[in-house]
Amino acid sequence: MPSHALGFAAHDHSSCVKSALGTALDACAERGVQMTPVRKRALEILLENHSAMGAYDVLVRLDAEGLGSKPPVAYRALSFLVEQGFVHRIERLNAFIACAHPGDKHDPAFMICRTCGTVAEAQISSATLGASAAQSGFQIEQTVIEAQGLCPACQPEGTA
Amino acid sequence: MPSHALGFAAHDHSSCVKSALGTALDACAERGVQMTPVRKRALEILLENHSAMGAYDVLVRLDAEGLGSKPPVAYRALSFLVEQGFVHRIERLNAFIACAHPGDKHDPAFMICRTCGTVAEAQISSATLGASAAQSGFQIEQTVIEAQGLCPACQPEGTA
DNA sequence: CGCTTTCCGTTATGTTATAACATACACCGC
DNA sequence: GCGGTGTATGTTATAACATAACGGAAAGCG
Repeated sequence: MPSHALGFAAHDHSSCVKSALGTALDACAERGVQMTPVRKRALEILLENHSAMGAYDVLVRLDAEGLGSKPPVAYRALSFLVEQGFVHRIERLNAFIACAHPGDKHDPAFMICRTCGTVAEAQISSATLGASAAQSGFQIEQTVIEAQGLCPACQPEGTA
Repeated sequence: MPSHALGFAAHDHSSCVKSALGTALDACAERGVQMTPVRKRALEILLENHSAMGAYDVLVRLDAEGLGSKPPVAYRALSFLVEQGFVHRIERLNAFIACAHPGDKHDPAFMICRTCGTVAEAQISSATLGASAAQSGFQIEQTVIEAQGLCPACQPEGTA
């Protein structure tokens, strides 16, 4: 069971699932979009698993609960969740992960451990990127920032 | 024909191909690695095309020249070129692009136009990312920084 | 009721990527 | 030359990721 994805630190897991789910539900009501059973369950699966999961991994779980067995079911639900900002897509892994702090829409940044695969969402401002873009006249709409390396737990002793 | 990928600015194309190829050849000699025909041609294809290409796009070109028709041929050549820093992989596009300034190994950053698909390599320091990582004890080995948006040419009039 | 919108179910296929195994060739010490 | 070693290539097969396209169900509304 994954246990240390959020900033590589231990935390109260069952409560964070409920809280994130509540935030998502509220946001849906506010925005007038529907949190359907498939979408809700997909989000719960990602929240419970608490690590990056491939679309097909999510699909297997949905299928086991009778919520759909074909790829489009998973991709549609995940697309919705990403659009709403409840889930982020990790390009490097072709995978998805529940947002560590939903509610405010934001461009996420991630740290991905190459040994254990744990993914932590970082708080970061892409100011430097913005400056570079402005210089060339490029208008940024979205950013993908993903660092790879070793998480504290996977570093050789005495290196952290 | 792609024409404005390097910083979204026009430039002397045929000379930059030769120069980049020369730099790569020198680097291989210096590092004691082999720039074989397939690898060299794959690099040339990317340099000539001067925009992001999928592995299979490269493969089609290689195949047309009798240099190999099966996926692993392209993927091996591209892996080598990426390892050596002559080519970068664009995660967001599942594609590859020749490095805009080979010779010095570096973590690249990209600006990707969602309209025309043009990709520009940016000069950027990932200092902010490093700071955030250090705080959590994460040891960065590599970074992926990719911004999406509109290049100058694709922006509505008067917006740039 | 008829119409529209949104979501879901399914078929089929497209796209990207790699595992695994076999072959070729250069280099080197003997 | 011969055999070992290392690197690169050739090939088969398949894994893994993703979407187009179409039909049907359910909700909201005039």
